[in-house]
Amino acid sequence: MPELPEVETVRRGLKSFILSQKIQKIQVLCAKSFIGQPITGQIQDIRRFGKALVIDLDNGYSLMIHLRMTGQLIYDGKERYAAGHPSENFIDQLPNQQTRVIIKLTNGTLYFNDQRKFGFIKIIPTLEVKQDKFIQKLAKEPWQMTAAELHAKLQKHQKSTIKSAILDQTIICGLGNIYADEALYKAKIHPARKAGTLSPKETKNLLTAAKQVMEKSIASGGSTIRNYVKADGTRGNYLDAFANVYHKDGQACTRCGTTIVKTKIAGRGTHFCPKCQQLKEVSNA
DNA sequence: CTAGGATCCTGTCAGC
DNA sequence: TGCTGACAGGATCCTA
Repeated sequence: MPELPEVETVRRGLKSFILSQKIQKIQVLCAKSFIGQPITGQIQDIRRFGKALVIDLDNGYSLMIHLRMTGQLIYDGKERYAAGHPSENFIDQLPNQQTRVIIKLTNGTLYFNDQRKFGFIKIIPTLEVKQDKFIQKLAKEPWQMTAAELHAKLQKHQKSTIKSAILDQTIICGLGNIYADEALYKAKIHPARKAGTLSPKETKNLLTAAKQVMEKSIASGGSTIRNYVKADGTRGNYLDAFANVYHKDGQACTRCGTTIVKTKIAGRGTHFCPKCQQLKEVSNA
């Protein structure tokens, strides 16, 4: 579920609550959700690599966390901070049916919830974080990448759709299903276009759009389908307020009024405006 | 090498 | 109501 903006929101929030606290005990409720041996140690830093979080301890080890589709991290201390998969009912009571790992800290408790068990926490030596198989393969994030670089990469994917290409974290890092649809809409590119057919200008527009939609989301605390409670009690509402196509099928395009449609591309639900995002070049000079 | 589909797992919702 | 299939904000593995 969480894409780059949500994971960044989790990182910033957690950092403000748990930095320099000590992990006193890790309780694993679901073996599949935890790789390695539970450890203790003081939290030195919280970093993000694409959609993965890394919590560094003072003993040379780190916790690598990937929330995948339905993971949540909830800190319960003097205040409660919850971010990740947006399902309020999961965080009313802690622990609950979806709680997979419980991390006891000096001044509170960190819960790792994950309905579908796709996510995980993995213990690895801090020095080996960058050699991790997943992290090592990640492409640059949109802010570090030039349009020329992206264009060159897309040339290698002549048969793949652009939607599929930008979901590939080894091509460009950070986009997920929501921001892929939103970025393509903003750049006026049909999701089924072949990745290798984008012009340099279209590629540049897409890269800019990707940065913009994610920046906007980070600024508002990450998106949510329903809502979730943040540290200060406010609720994330990115989708309601800012999404133009995601989960907007049947509604009017805010640019042209055409009805937004939903199809399946790259095995994923895909939303777009059939008028703003045409498959063929518009042939009116 | 790329590309598409199945797969991991649990829960929810639309449609019979 | 009760069942059934489709689907879900991700990534990997398997196959061609």
